[in-house]
Amino acid sequence: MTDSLDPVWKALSDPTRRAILDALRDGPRTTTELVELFPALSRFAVMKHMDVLREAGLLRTRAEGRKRINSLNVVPIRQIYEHWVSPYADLWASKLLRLKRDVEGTDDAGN
Amino acid sequence: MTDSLDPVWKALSDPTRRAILDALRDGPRTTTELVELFPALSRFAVMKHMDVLREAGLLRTRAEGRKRINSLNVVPIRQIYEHWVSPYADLWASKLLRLKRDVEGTDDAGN
DNA sequence: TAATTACGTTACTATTTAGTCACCTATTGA
DNA sequence: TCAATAGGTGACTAAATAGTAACGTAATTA
Repeated sequence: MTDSLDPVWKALSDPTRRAILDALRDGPRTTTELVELFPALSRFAVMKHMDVLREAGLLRTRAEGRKRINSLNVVPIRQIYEHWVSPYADLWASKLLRLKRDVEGTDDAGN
Repeated sequence: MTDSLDPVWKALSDPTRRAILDALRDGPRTTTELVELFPALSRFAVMKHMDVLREAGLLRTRAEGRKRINSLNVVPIRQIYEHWVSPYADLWASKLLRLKRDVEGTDDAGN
């Protein structure tokens, strides 16, 4: 089990960082725009969160003069899906199937 | 954006806990069996991780005499998928579509 | 040109988390 | 019955993390 996704998992574990990513779903934003989404936090705190996202590969930042335009990179989330959610979703589906069988009493001998 | 999934995200942020869940994909295991998967950790450390998973709803434990049988609950993972991965996967698909358009120069005026 | 705006970095603090230890209860098997 | 087994909890420590403050650079605007 490869764990190069660990930084992604860690990045997604924080609600502020998830909110940042959610905001970026609608399109790129400047750093200031993201900072303003969290009036309860200082800009340094928000930027620190952005650093974590950037290091996890979830955020891309390009300079436009003195502005920084930040955009979402969905590839790591796709990887999370492929390596984690999809196998478990399969399990969920097969669990459902087994539950259906149990209810209907089709597979009573094997259990 | 509901964030009752925060404990789930936090639980999944740790590689040991992900490994525990991965082990449980093959079927329920006793606490000792899970502890033995991590010889570098004490049993208290492993059990503490299991506590986090249990509180996040990812792990179910039932008593069987002095044994504890632990099994995986895939529902929170399904919820992660529904609330987080699926919307982003949609975005990923539409990003691909837009990229394809850009490459083929079909939508040059709108950009 | 100088002031304002946009953002970066380092050092520090407080809180949270991961891990260990000491002590314990409950169940099973000899 | 008693020893061994299976597991639990609270207290403690060290490391990681979330947040703030101080100081700074670079670009834009008046």
